[in-house]
Amino acid sequence: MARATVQDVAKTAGVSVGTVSRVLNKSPAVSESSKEKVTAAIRQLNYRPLASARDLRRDRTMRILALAKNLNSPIISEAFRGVGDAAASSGYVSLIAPTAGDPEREQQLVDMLRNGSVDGLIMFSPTMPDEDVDEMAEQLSVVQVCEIADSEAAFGVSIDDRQAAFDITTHLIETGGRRLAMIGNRAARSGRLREEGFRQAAAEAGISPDQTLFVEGEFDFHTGRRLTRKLLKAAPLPDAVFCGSDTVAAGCVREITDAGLRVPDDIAVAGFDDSVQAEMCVPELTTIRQPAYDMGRLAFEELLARMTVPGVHRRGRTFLPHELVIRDSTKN
Amino acid sequence: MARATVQDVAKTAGVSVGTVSRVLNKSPAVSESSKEKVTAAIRQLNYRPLASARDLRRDRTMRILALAKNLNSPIISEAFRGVGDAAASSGYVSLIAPTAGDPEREQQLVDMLRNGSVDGLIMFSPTMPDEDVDEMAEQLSVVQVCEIADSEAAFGVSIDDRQAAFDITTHLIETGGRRLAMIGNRAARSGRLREEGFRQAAAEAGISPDQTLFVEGEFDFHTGRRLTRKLLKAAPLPDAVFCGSDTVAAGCVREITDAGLRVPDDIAVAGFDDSVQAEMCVPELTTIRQPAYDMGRLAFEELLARMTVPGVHRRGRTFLPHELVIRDSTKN
DNA sequence: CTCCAATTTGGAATCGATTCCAAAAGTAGA
DNA sequence: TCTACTTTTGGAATCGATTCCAAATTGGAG
Repeated sequence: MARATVQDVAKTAGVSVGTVSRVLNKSPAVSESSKEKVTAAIRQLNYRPLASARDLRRDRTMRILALAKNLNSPIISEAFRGVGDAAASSGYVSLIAPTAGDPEREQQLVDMLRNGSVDGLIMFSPTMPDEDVDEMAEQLSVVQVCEIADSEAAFGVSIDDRQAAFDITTHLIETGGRRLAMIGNRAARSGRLREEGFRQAAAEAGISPDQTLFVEGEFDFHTGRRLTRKLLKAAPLPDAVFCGSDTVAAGCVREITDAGLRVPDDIAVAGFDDSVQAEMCVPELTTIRQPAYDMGRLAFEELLARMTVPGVHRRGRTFLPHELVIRDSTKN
Repeated sequence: MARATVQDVAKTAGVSVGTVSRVLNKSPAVSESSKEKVTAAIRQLNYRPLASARDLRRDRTMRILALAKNLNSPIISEAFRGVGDAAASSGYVSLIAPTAGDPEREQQLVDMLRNGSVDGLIMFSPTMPDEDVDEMAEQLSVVQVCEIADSEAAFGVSIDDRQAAFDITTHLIETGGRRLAMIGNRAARSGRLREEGFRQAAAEAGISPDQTLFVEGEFDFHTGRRLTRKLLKAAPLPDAVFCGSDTVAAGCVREITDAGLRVPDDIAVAGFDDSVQAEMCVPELTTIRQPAYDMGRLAFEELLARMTVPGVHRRGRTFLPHELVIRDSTKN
């Protein structure tokens, strides 16, 4: 038994395909009796309108796609929850796919927007160069969240990474930090901004960080440990470390503790993101909280405008407020 | 400038739509000169075949969808990586969407399979009742991973949760555990199996666990802490706790430590999943490693068979081997 | 140069749902 | 009962890519 079509439903219900379609789309111009007959036939045949046929005719899919490097970042999954809720309340289905930082896979997924498989795209961590993002944003419905490419045409929602890094570094200094270290990630756009904020805070306090106390790599636990081992070879030791993510900070704390030093007494540590790992860590991490859910919601709202309202749209970045969360990994 | 179609390309290249389509689909029956003209026209017009039109005609989308309760489980994101790699090498695009355990949202996403938005479905944690999964598997391309509904028609890949729980509980007993406690989750199918394994291991060792030493709830850090506080009110205290996930185990260890007790000397703790949290914990967690990546790959292979080979398919569950990883949270 | 086979091409039919237009049916007022 | 509406309906045209069939072209062999 092949799939039922509108034709089949029409025949079974004894009406025309037009009427069936009108029932499906809740057009008011259908008599009560026809509606009942059609509804019965639909149930009897277990009919579902074929998405591709409908999408072709309507020229839209009511689906959006989000792209992220990987899925298990708590910030991304929380932001995507915001996207999903906002999308659902506008009748859109939201899907997500990981790119693994692979430009080829990213391209393949971006093609889903180009070929009309989805109506809009949300990019969490573009791998492509800034110019490509810019060009895409010029003609297609794209919005960025968290990691944002420098682009004229594009729109992005994030916190002010530079300011947040500035704030938390300033906190480290105010609580006695002098030999400032940072574990960063220059490969990420937000990582570069956080480094800027770190340096700026140091500069304003009249501190010029020792070059050997800046190390960088991927933001995972083991990298955090490895890079901290590097920092612990410095002499004199750093007395405060700003880590670009909580996961890295957890690794940092662990390595310091294993070396027989105390956090924060000997070395203070700060994280970033306020993920659950900030609370799992001992001592719990001072960190920056991002309003990820709201960032997601806002991103979808803007995407919706781009998908439905023709013409020029909002450009540039919008910053949502972050929050410095002080816990036990820094002094007070 | 509206979107270009095959017609436009054909006109620009001075050939027929048939020829354009043949070039697009790499049919060998095209002369070199036509191919060049068409390729040039495609580039000039920046043409992309419209997905919905192609899908309609071909009656398939080359897309699959995975559903999970939430995305930030390390097991799920690792398994989905396996799905994605296997899918990519067969020319499929794989997407994922969180259901948040909401039956309505799950239904909406499952409808994407029913209405042909995707060719196949991978379910990580079905919210719907077992019968519904069964009925779906009977007629549609569906495969389950990790959390597996009890169903005749469906196929699922997972570890043997009961055996794994049996193994790790046995380890707890062999290292001196007598007052056995468990933090479980009866809401999850795998949670129920793990409980069975736990009880079976206890029974075989001649231990009948104190009923007050079984507590259950969601598998997150704070729940882990809360439930452990409950356990610590028991008298006498448990001397070994089997936790249904590493995250919960991390919360458990934390609460025990905060209470001034030592892990594993006073109370041994075991986790499940071997996620990164098992290593972040102090002491590091004894746990069960799941071959999540391979589970994902295998799931896709089976899904591919269902999508492409007509007829009856493999049924029931396939178990992949798990591994007991012994670390410092249990004695030795 | 002719004939037959192989290669290449054009174009119509097709996939299934939607929508527009014209026609039919229904309703009300006179 | 007839007219002037409004409501409801049927059915053809449409969306854009693919594919099949028949026609046209090419290439060799004789």
